[in-house]
Order: sequence, then C-alpha cells, then structure tokens
Amino acid sequence: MPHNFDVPPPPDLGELEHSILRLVWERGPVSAEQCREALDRPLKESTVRTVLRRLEEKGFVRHTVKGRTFLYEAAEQPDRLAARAVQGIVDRFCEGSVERLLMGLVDGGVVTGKELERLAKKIAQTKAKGAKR
Amino acid sequence: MPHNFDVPPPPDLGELEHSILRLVWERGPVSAEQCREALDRPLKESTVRTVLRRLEEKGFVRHTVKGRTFLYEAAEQPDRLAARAVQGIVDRFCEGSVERLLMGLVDGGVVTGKELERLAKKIAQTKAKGAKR
DNA sequence: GCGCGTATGTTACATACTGTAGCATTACAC
DNA sequence: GTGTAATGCTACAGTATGTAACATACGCGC
Repeated sequence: MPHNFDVPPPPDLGELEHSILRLVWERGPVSAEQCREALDRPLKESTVRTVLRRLEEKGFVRHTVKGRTFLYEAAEQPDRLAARAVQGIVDRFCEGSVERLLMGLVDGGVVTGKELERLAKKIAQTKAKGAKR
Repeated sequence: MPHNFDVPPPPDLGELEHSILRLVWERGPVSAEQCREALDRPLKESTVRTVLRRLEEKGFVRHTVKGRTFLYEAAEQPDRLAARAVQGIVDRFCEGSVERLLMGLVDGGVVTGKELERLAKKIAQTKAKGAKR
C-alpha cells in the first residue's frame, strides 16, 4: 500500500493549549482553577476555562463533574498522541516509510544508531512478553 | 539533562504549502509556473508565488535566479525536517525520551516491535559502515 | 427560604496564519 | 521602443489562538 499524502496535518496546538494539556497530563484530574494556579503566566480563570473547553472540543481532554466543579483529565495518553503525530510526519515527509524516518533521526542526531538498536531490541522483547498477557 | 518543554511548536505548514513543498522536493528546481501546472487545484500563478515566497521566508525552500525566472529548491531534505519535527514531539509529548516515543509507536501500531528491531539493526549497520567514509 | 460566593455558559475581540488573488513594475527579446 | 512575461507589493476573507468580560445558575449556611 502506498503512502498517503492526503492525511490532514495533525491539528497543532497553540502554546498555551499545550501548556495546559501538559498540566492535565501531569496532575491527573484538575479543575480550571488548579490549572490557573499551576501556570506561570498570570491568566484569568475564564481564559483557562476557554482553553480547557477548546481542548475538550478537539478531543484531547474530557471532563467529569464533581460537585459543581469540572475536573479535566486526559482523553488520550501522550504517547498515543505522539504516535499519531509521528504517523503524520511519516506520511507527509518520509513517503510513508518508517525506515526513512528512523534513518533521518539518526542522521539528524536525535539518536545514535547504536542507541536506536538497543532501544528497539528492548522494546521488541517487552512487547513480545507483554503480548502473552 | 532533563527534557525541554519550551521548544516552540514546529511551525506547521498549511495544506497548500505542503503540497507545494512536496512539489519542490519531488521535482528539484522548479519555477512558480511549473508548480502551478503540476498542482491539481486550479490556482492563479500569483497564489503559487505567494506560497513559495512564504515557504522561503520560513526557510523551507530557497531560490536561485535563472534568466528572469526564480527557480525554487528545497533548503532542507524532507528527512531532516521530519527529524526536527519528531524531536519536537519527543520533547513535547514524551518528556524527551526517545524510548517512550518508540514504545508509543509500537503500541499505536505504527510499527511492530519486530519490524522496528529489524530496521534499527539495519540502520545501525549502515551508519557504522558509512561513518568510515 | 434566601442570599452569597463560586462555578459554569456565552460572547467578544485582537492577532496571526493561510488561501487566494489583483495590480504595479520591471526587464529582456525583437 | 514596445510588448510579453516575470517579479514586487498589497489586500482580503476565513480560521485558529490567546485573552477576557459579563451573565447566569447552583448549593451551602443562616
């Protein structure tokens, strides 16, 4: 199957959206107010709520209600998101070839060849074991 | 060294920008007019030129002048771009850990553990050989 | 039961990026 | 020198994002 150039670019998050999404990942279920406190930037609570709502619309987080308060939590683990994003990159920049991607990573100095091999071996083993579960 | 959350999100390209960048990659030095012809969408030449100019501003392509005509070519190979993009993802979604990224890829079904191991081995060998050059 | 504080709902607005293109200008060919 | 074809400059609409105000609703304490 050939690669697909028509994948839509993964909707990228803005700076602030990212920061807040990270908070949700790190601190489990959080309220808007807790987010606001944890941020470095001095933002109004309504701002934080708007961003959380948008993140929910985009499917990155969901919320539950505790008392009157919305508690936000990740809808998807970061690793999954990363995988999807990388899939998009492979499709758009590497003609669908994971091999090209990996070579690029080595050429680009993101990992060394040896390290990549070591990690791959480790992961392959883990997954093989885990599969029995 | 801890990972860095403050990397700016890699400036994503729009749909059309992407299509045109691909053309530049595929067809070597091209003029705006050649691009326009190669595109499926019926666009005015000025549109194509605008996009090419923006791609150049963003550093994805550069141009040389032949006669009166601008010829655009890639400023960076796709693999390199992909590597940078992946580095950004690792920083932003995987706490800087390439291992987590790779695990995510396997969990997400982008590659199987076995395939990853095979590719990694192959690449490690290639790079080891290439290094002597 | 009623009000007060707090949480959410709704709406707005400025900025930036992207797609799309028109009009002005310039340079080479004949 | 005049026309043709290339570039330079500018514009504008739509959407995404950061930022926030104002309106409204809900539960707890008295």
